[in-house]
Amino acid sequence: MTAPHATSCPMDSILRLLMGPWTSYILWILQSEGPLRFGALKRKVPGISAKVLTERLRLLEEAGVIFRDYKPTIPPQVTYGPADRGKELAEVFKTLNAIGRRWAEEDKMEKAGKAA
Amino acid sequence: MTAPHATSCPMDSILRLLMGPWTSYILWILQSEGPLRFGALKRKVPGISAKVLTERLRLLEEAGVIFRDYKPTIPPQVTYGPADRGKELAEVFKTLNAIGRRWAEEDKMEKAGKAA
DNA sequence: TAAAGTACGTACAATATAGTAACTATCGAT
DNA sequence: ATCGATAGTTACTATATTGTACGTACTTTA
Repeated sequence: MTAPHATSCPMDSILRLLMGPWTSYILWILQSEGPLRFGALKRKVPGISAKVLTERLRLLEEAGVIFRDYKPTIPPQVTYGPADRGKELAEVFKTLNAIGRRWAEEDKMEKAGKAA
Repeated sequence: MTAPHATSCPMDSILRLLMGPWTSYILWILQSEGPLRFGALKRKVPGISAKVLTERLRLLEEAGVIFRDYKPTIPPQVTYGPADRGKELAEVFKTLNAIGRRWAEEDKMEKAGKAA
């Protein structure tokens, strides 16, 4: 009874997956830079902690958005990259990026106009 | 230095706007059911509190995703509905919904297969 | 006089999330 | 023998967000 905000809408589960801090950025990097090892990925996301990065990667993997390739060498090598579902999302990301960029432009224009 | 997760990617601001509990559902309702008054909208989102609904509506309005029409009658009538930017997002929502639905289907199939 | 409805705002508590730091195992190098 | 690297995990703390309950201003209804 704590968090009943059931939405019964499939989009919501995707948004909920992507929403936390870092998440979309992580996915964006994996999509644009291809498969990366944990340490390399962490270095690409400055400021993130290992804990949160692990957590996010687990969620994304569970959702089938990224793959995880674990090689039990010593030291272990774990590589992450976009899976099929991640590539599907990439399309939506592109659209959202375009929209976001345009909105930012519009906001800037409007502000400039107001300043007159 | 508390939350530095700067992403420098325009999509992120949109995701951050939509991500809280209820938010996408509210927008979805306004898109599919057209303009609604505060009370009517609240009844469509069972479980949400007036406080959070107000907060979400303010954010969406500030982003230009919905409009707010205030009529200072007694009692006041405040109507919310999708604005131009909201209609833009509707396209993305449709795509995300389709993807989400398909993923749910696939997951169900896979689970059924595993049960054998 | 009191209750109820509208559209909120505010204060406070509860909860969820994120951050920090230290710890794990193993090996090679120093 | 200790350090450092890899890829985390665990415990604990700090912060942010949510939820709950009540207050507001005004009018109508009982």
